[in-house]
This record gives sequence, structure tokens and C-alpha cells, in this order.
Amino acid sequence: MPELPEVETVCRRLRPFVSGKTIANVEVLDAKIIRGHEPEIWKQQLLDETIQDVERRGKFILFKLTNGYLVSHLRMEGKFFPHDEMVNPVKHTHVVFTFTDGTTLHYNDVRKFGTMELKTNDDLYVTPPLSLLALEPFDSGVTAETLHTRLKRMNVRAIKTALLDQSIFVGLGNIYVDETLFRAGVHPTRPSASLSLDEVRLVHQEAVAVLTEAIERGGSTIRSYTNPDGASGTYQETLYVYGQTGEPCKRCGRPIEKMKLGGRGTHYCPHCQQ
DNA sequence: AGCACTGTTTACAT
DNA sequence: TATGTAAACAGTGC
Repeated sequence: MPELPEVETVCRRLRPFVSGKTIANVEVLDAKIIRGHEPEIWKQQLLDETIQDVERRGKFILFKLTNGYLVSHLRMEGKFFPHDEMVNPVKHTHVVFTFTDGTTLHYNDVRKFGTMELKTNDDLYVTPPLSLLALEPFDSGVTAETLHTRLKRMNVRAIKTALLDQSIFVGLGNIYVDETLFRAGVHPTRPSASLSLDEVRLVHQEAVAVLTEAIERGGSTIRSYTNPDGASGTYQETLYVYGQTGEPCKRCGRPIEKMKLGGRGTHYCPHCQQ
């Protein structure tokens, strides 16, 4: 489900809700979500911790604690729901945090792909998964030149596959990578090393624009994504190619096509993306 | 009914 | 080493 814009939307909602709150209890209803520690140990480490802030790194949510960080990844279907009081868990609720003020935070995840892991301050950025990420896409260190160099090194990989690789470029997922390539006029199967610097410039510019616009619209709701308040995003209303198979291209009017690339459904306009 | 598909990542085979 | 595939899981739609 969530790519960078959805995760950013979730973080912005959770930040004011949990910041300054102290964890009074944690119920782990499905241990599969917890990584790195036995659930009981994990829980003990969280008790009495105060959440200082909520940060985002790539598609990860970072709860900054008094000691260390709780790192969460929503994968396909993970969702956090804040509540002002105790609420009964529902079918796919796997973790429930209760704060000392009586408010609660539920983690729901239909497919149980999501993860939560505790990290020390020292380990956070120097151990996986965060150590594997490229810089944030909005970081001034990410330029067309640096991206061009990295894509050159990938020589034969399809540009779409390379852009989905979070160690190459952070934040794009299957929706936004298809949108980025359409807007840049680049065919998804193009070998990454074959892109000129000017083409990479365009790809970079469109990637940042797509992510920025999607954040402004609260992300995309295609089938199941909602923000922590249960509301949908609106970026899906502006999509050029994702999920538009057979629909006329908004630029040239010819039908959008869909193919399989690297195991992912890939939407593109064969006329606008050569 | 059964199979293919799904906003992600990674473990494992080649 | 690097790249492609399968797997983690549940639900939906054809």
C-alpha cells in the first residue's frame, strides 16, 4: 500500500497525537509483526518510554523514544489508528499501545507484512534497514548528476526496477514510479545506463514533483489505503497511467497499456514513452 | 472454484 | 556480485 507520500501523511497525523505520550502498556496480538526481539522483551523495553517525536525515513516511520527508536514499516497494508480511549481490537489488529493518559494507538495489518523493530540511537542509521537507504529524495545531495552516475552503474537494469530500488532512490513505489516515468516520457524497460543526463534530469524532476504533489493530496487511495483517520487520499484522481489500462492517454489519446516488469504490474503509454 | 492480482521488501537460487 | 523469482499473507475480482 503505502509509498513515501502515504507514509508522510501517516507521520504528520501521528506526530501530534503521540508526541509527549508515555507508553503504559503494549499488547502484541500477533508476534509476527515484531522483529529483532522476542515480543515480551520488546514490550518490556517500550514500557515507560516517552515518544518524543515521529519522523519518516523513506517509507519507514520512526517513533523517537526516550531511549532509541521504534522503527515501523507498513509494507502493503499496515495502518495505525489513534483512539481517544480504549477500543476493542478488530479482526486485523495486531498491536495495541496504551498511553498513560488513556489514549491508545492500534496497529492493523490485513496481510501481516508490516514490521516493528526497536533500534538504539547508535544502531539506527548504521544497521539495516535504514543503513541500506539512499538519501531522502528532497535532500540537496540528490541531484540529476548523482542519480545519473548511480544509474550508469546499474547498466542493464530496467529504469523502473532501478528507481524502485530504495538503495538507489528513496520513496517511489509502484504507483509513483509509473507516474514519474510517464511524466518524464521514459519507457519503463529502458536500460538505466542508457538514459542521458538530460533524461535523468527530467526523471529526477518529475519524481520529486510527483512525490510532492502526492503528499499535498494526502496520498493515493486505489483500493485500501486510508490515513489514520480512515480518510482516503485524492492523488488517485490525477493519475496518468497507474490503473488506467485501456483508458485514453491524457496526452495523446491512445490507450494506456499494462505489462509485467520485475514481477510488478507496469502501466505506460507506448506512444508517449518510447 | 480456482487463479491471478494487489501502494513492499527480502531470502534464496542461478 | 548481481539479477530474477518466490515467499511472507489475506482479500478481491474475474
